[in-house]
Amino acid sequence: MSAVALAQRADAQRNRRALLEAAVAAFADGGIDVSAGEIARRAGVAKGTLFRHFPAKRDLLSAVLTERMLELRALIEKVERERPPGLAAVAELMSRGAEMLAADRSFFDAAMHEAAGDATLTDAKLALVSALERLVSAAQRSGELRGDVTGVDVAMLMMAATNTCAPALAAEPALWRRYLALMIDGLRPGPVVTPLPVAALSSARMAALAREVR
Amino acid sequence: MSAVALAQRADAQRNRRALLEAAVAAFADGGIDVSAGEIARRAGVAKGTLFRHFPAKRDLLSAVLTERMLELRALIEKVERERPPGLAAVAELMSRGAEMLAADRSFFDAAMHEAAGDATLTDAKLALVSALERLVSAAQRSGELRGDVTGVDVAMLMMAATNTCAPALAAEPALWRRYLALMIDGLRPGPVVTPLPVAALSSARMAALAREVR
DNA sequence: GACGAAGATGACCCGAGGGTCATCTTCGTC
DNA sequence: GACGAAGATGACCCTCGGGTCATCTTCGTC
Repeated sequence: MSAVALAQRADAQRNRRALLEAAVAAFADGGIDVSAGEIARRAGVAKGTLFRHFPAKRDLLSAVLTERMLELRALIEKVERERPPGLAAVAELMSRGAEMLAADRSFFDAAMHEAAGDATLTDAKLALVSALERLVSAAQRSGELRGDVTGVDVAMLMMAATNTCAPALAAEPALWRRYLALMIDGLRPGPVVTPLPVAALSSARMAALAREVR
Repeated sequence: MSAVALAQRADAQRNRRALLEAAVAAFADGGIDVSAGEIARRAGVAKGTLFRHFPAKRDLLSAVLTERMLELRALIEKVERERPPGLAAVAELMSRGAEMLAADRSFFDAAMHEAAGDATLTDAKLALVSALERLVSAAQRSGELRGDVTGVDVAMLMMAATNTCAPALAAEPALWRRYLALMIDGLRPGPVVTPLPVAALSSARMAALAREVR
């Protein structure tokens, strides 16, 4: 490799990959608050190496979260292809998506994570929400889903079910399924108790939602 | 005051009250993570004084949270007295309760807060849930509330709505109302999309749910 | 195989936050 | 008003976690 100057040395590539893998596992286990030292330890490198590859901890987090967003988006598209549009398709997506959220303690934080300056993550979020929006619209045209909900709503409900149950995860790992089922029943069309007050967040607002990362 | 030895000096009583008031405000604004120094500063006393009155930060938190639990319980009982049993009563309770949760960033953490060793807080939680359970049963007997939900479920849904919207609180302070309305619609009786999987937490399990406090 | 540059290392810095304690202050009493 | 005890104070300790950097190691090349 001589032309254009080689991009990265072999050991650097190896370490970068190890760091990303370790970060995926560490964030899944410990949420957004795992220490940089812990991630480096898991990857088998020194802390300085971590900060050489990712100038700040949140850069590493963004990289991991972007992966997850793409994964979830792929899931939506799979459901779109394999299921006829309708409430069942939305319910399946919610169930599978919530499963991903429950399996990764940092994933909930993803939606709220500081995205300013990280265009890749924001783009991944927007693409995800727009895929969701398609799924939701199709279900609404089928008449099986109430007309006043949006894709952002569906995302919020998935997060609501898993996050609220997070403290009980150890004791009752599948508890979120109970609340997700309850919420899905709220999505049926028909007479409602009260019309929805307050508009849903736009996808752009949703993507811009920020949360402090230490 | 001579008999039985006086309980506390006047200045100590004053400081204790100031600390509790400051803690209420600080926890409401900043959630469970406000520093002990910040609370002391707000109360106009030194850090050492705080730790004289409350050996650890979580003791102060427990004291504040116990207050809040009693407040919410009083609210339930008020609704029970003033409204006929039914879905509307449950919905009103949920709305007013969620309002309390949204106004106090530490309140959500309350349900999850380490209660081991703090019998007062646990008792307050249990009393609250049992009042909720009564309200729910009455609504179910009226036929307006699906039969497979419990008081703990209602509490979880209030938390789900407010907590998930917490990151958007600044931008859209009433967003939780949208999701609460959606969830309340899930409580209507009638054909469900899927029967509820997984049993609800018992009130004892709920009361025992723990969360690390630094 | 020797050289230079890219990369790795870990001791170190810094700030934050919970908690402690020797010392000083204030309250209540006689 | 003086005395003792309860209380207040804030400097201090310790740990933890993000981030830095001088120094050493390894890779790729000629």
